[in-house]
Amino acid sequence: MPFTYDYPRPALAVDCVVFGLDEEDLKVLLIRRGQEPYAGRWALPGGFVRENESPAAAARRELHEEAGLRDVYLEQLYTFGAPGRDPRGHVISVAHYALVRLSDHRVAAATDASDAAWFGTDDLPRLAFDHGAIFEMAHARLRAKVRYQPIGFELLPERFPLRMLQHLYEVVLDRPLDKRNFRKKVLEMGILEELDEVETDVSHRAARLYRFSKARYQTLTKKGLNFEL
Amino acid sequence: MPFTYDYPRPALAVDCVVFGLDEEDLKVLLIRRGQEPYAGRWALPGGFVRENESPAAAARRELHEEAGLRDVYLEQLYTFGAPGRDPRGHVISVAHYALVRLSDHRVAAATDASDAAWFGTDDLPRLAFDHGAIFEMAHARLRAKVRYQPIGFELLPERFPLRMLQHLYEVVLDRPLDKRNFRKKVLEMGILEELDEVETDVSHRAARLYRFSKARYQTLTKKGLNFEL
DNA sequence: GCAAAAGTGTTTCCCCTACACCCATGG
DNA sequence: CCATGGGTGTAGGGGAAACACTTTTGC
Repeated sequence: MPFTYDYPRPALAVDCVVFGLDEEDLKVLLIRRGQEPYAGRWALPGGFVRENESPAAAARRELHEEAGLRDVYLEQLYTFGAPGRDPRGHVISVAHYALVRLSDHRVAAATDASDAAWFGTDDLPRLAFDHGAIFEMAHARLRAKVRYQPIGFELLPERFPLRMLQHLYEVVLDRPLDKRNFRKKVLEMGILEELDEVETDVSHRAARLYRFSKARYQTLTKKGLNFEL
Repeated sequence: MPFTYDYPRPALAVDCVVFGLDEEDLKVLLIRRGQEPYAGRWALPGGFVRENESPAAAARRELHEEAGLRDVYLEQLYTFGAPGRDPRGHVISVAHYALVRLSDHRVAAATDASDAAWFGTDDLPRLAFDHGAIFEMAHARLRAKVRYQPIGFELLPERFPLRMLQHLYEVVLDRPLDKRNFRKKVLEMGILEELDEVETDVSHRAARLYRFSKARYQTLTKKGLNFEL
């Protein structure tokens, strides 16, 4: 069937806010632009959507091409389409956010090579386009969503001590949490698998390791559990 | 500055899930399609985004053109872009949802004329394209958001009795609420203005009318109130 | 006065909060 | 044996849930 609508149309792009967590704080992946507009300025990874490509597929492709990232947690955030947001013309961007495990070696290696770097979320440079606003919305979304969906685990290594999980929540929510209450709540929820392993290379008592069990989470969700932290 | 990117691009559209509330239940506005594809099938109001037009502006324009609606509460929902969703070619749609006051006369009048109608959310016909999935997401979003943002008032007349507000929440959340607890919670929140008026034309004790005070809500929000019902 | 819905008082119980304490391990 | 963080017990308060009751109005 021929396409009956053939007027001039805005261009379509995707942009990604990629979050990672290290020992200190929450990080975001930025790319330094090589070309105009905004040459030399830091920006979110992204690019144009091809025909017959879904926005999510375009986002994954760009993350792979620009940052060497694969198989990350990816979720659509919001579509930014104000006419003036790109000086080249009307470009509508479907923004996404991604969560990656910074503990994976691949992440560091891939980004060392190209002109990409991780920045603390409290210490971002001025960004190109409206990417500052996109980041703010992604940050707010992460803060909100981490409380009622178990997406935080995407930022942690597969096996982790409870202290690391608490640290994640303290960094993302930006407030201290009571150790006792945090542990009780998380454990009683029943979504963690207690492993027969402990940390290594610590100069004090080693903590037990846990693993997020997606299976248990789904089972409990069907039974009416509502995750909340 | 010339536009450097000139490859074939997907088309961009908007679709709107318009909610209204009457005495019985929650309603959605649908339009019967006149043309192929899906001629004769019910669909969400929507259309293509023009160049130099934001998606929100396109949504408002379409609501005005297709349903005579103006000045409604409108919020972006999600962008649907799977390659196969439109048989004419690759069309990416930025879905929105809108809340209108069905009690306004204008709404009924405008939709009587054209080929549009209100359907109960439990009683929808099969929809064109992927509009069924879009509706489901909008419905879920409304159910979730109404609990932590005061958007429900957009569905009510400006002045309303508390019973009507409770009815709104019961219909949207699809479960009964305790009258005493609901009233206490809402009133203690301090976001309602108590009017010196009561219902008319009822054959029993007339209820006092209230009005949502956006000013009070914003003041209290700054002071740390978190709306929750 | 009776039906129908508006509007109010109060108890119970659970969960969140806060805080203090003991335990295991490396140096 | 001491520093460091892992891991646990519990008292108290605030608010949600449940339920019964009184008040007002039209017919």
